[in-house]
Amino acid sequence: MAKTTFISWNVNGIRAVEKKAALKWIDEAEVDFLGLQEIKAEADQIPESIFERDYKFQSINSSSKKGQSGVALYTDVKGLAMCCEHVDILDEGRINEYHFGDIAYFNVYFPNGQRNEERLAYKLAFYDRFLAHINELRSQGRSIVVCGDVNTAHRSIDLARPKANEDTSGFLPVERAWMDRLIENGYIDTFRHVHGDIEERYSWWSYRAGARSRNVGWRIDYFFVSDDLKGKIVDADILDDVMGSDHCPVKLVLDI
Amino acid sequence: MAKTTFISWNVNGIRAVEKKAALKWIDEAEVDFLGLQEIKAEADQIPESIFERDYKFQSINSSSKKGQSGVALYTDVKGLAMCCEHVDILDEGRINEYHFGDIAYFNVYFPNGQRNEERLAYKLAFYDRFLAHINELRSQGRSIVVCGDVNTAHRSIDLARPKANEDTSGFLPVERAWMDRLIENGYIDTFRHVHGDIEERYSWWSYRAGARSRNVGWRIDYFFVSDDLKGKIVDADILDDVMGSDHCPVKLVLDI
DNA sequence: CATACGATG
DNA sequence: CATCCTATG
Repeated sequence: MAKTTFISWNVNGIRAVEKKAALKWIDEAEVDFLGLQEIKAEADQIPESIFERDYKFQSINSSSKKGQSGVALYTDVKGLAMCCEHVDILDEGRINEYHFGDIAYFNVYFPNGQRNEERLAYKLAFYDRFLAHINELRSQGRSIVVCGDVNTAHRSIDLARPKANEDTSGFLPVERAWMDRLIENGYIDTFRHVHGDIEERYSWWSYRAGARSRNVGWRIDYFFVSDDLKGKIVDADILDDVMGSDHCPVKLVLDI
Repeated sequence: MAKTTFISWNVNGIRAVEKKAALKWIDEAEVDFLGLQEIKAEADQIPESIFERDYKFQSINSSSKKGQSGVALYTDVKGLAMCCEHVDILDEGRINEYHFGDIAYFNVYFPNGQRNEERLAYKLAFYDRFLAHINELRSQGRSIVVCGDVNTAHRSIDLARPKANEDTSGFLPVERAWMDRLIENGYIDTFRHVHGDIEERYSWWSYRAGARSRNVGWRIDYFFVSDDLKGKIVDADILDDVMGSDHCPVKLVLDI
């Protein structure tokens, strides 16, 4: 396959993005794997041709709660779409798991923990279940690619206002500790791998108070790969010129 | 006072209408009494200056249910705003009652009966209570002016599709019978008084299927006056060129 | 079809 | 601030 391009984007409503014609750039981007989060729609609510091109395979995982979360995976690479119910135990439409070749590819919308303590606990338990799951697959010899909205900024350089958000879910020590653990378990934050400690690169901005124009943002959208894929990382980037959502897309190119 | 202009308009959300700048025409229209229905807002949710001019007196009656119904009255004529709780017993923000001179003026958003049988029964009971109330005032020697969204087309010429709507609340025999009774009780449908049996003049069109552009509408917004005011009717009209709501305004000019 | 709400982020 | 929900019309 050689160079393989992955895109991950939290669209905050696929129908809204479609109306804004904000998906057009994907048609020209030569994307091999497209993972969308927060589609906020059932499969039959997604407009017919949101893309000019037709992807041969698609996997839509909608939430049991209408109009909330939901993820969608589009690709031309034949593979096996798995359900991942033992991680997404509330059936909130948070995971596409797709196996192709030796790779298990995950498109994930991790829970937001800001609503209350219960949701924070759910997020942390989800984190744990997810890590156990990919570790299990890895122990079986699979390589892992994970993209999505992790809903946590890892380090101080991953958000514009670290001090002000030390008590905010999304930058809590306990959440950041899980990301440390993810990395200790052998998963690479591909953006940091390529760009080192570059600052002021974010993937989400609040709609409020013109945060995006002032670049008061957070880097909460990631591509992680298992370290056996380290030598295959060609590029990783944040596409912060793409508008249409409160998140921008992130990108990974692997030579596989 | 001489010529006195009354305007009645179901705005279907005063904030939406304000955003569309669809209230500007009122500033130039020299309106003495303005009655709005379905404002769908609390008093403090109504933008500061929806009109260029300031009315000296205003009376806002919002529903106990947020974002539903609600009526507003604007005038420079000093009078007495009454609450009319014994008619609007569910506190749905349906009536402005305003006494000035010998006149009791009512701005009313009559209930819609389409939701279910219970609401239809409520509408009919509201009709009865309202008629009893104005009859009582009349027996005390007051003249009556009633404007608003009656939510019923009186006769076949008052809607584009009478046959198709014989079983639809808004044109049911029992609803039409109440309007007959209103007239028998000595209240004049001022539009008919001025224009006779003119056809295809409506004040409401469904938003669906381009009904307004095809003039598939209903005349459900009225000005009634007690027959002692008959000789004072100067004009009555339907302002169907005013856009901004699914209803258009209706107008009455009295020489009082 | 359109305007409100409330939940969620 | 924005997207989606449901209720209401």
